[in-house]
Amino acid sequence: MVLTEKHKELIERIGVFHEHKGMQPLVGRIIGLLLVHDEGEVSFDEIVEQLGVSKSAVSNALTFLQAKGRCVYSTRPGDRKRYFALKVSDWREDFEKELQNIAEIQKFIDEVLEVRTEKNPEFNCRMRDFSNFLCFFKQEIPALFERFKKQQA
Amino acid sequence: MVLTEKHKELIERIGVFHEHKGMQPLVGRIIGLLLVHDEGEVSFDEIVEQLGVSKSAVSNALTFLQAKGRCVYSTRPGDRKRYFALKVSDWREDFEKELQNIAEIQKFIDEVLEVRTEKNPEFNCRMRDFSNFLCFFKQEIPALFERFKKQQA
DNA sequence: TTTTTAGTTCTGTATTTGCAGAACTAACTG
DNA sequence: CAGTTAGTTCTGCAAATACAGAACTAAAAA
Repeated sequence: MVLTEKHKELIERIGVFHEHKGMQPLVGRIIGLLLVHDEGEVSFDEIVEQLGVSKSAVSNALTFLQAKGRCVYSTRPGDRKRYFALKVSDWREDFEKELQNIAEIQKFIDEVLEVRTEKNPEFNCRMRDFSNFLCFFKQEIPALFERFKKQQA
Repeated sequence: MVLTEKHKELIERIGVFHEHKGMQPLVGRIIGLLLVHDEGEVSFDEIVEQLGVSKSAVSNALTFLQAKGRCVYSTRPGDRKRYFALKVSDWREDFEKELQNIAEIQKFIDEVLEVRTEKNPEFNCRMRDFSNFLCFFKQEIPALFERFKKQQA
């Protein structure tokens, strides 16, 4: 597949978006490439060529993506190459994980509330509010997906 | 205020939690200190002493936190020191921003769908599903806060 | 068996990060 | 005014990051 300037520019922007989420630059750009690529499946070699980086860098980045469960490869009969693809099918689980992750802060809030004295009751009160909200939020997540399903039908 | 081992250990864990979110180490630990500190307000000097870091590092970290709107300082009559505190009052807005931020990926998904051909219809279909969900999700956020408010009353 | 292919692992390095320390600024104090 | 206080900005460096290139491995092909 030949990438246009528009493709390349979009890949770069998707790359920096993921960099801001803490991933290393190449990992983000590989996600971009796998998203934009027509076939959805891209060989190791093509990743190296399209992004103009070394094999070692691609190898490490793909190992990382597979470890994170964001990427898989398949093979084809009579072809030794690996074709890498994003696990787009898992977007529900992935998104749910992200939501659970931002709610992780609740654990810390609760620990903080345990060690705090009553010197600043207003502060403590707001923290308790926040903790209660996070608890409520976590409970609401499954219902959110349910409502989406209904709305789709 | 004297910090116990438990306080210090909690501050460190809150620190690494924020590091994983992309912040620099000291910024995370300052958030930890401001959370566990009894008064809620901590002077510049005390931050330097409690965390055992340089004034310059603290200055830069606090400038960052203030720019991000996560921290403010107040002053006291006849006292030139600045007392720094987290904006705990803003937790609703902050949390909403975080939710909007993870939904940001929708923009990219939509741009991706525009440049993709129909070579892999299943991939495109799943991406459209995800985009629709993200759209639905964004709409649901205000209602989420509303339901929490009602449930509280 | 030797050679090729496909990818991994190791080694080195340019760049970036995160902070320390010193110099500096601005405002207050004596 | 000179000296002190509170914090900022500048300079430099040690450590971590992100990658290139080369050496290596394992399996298939010739």
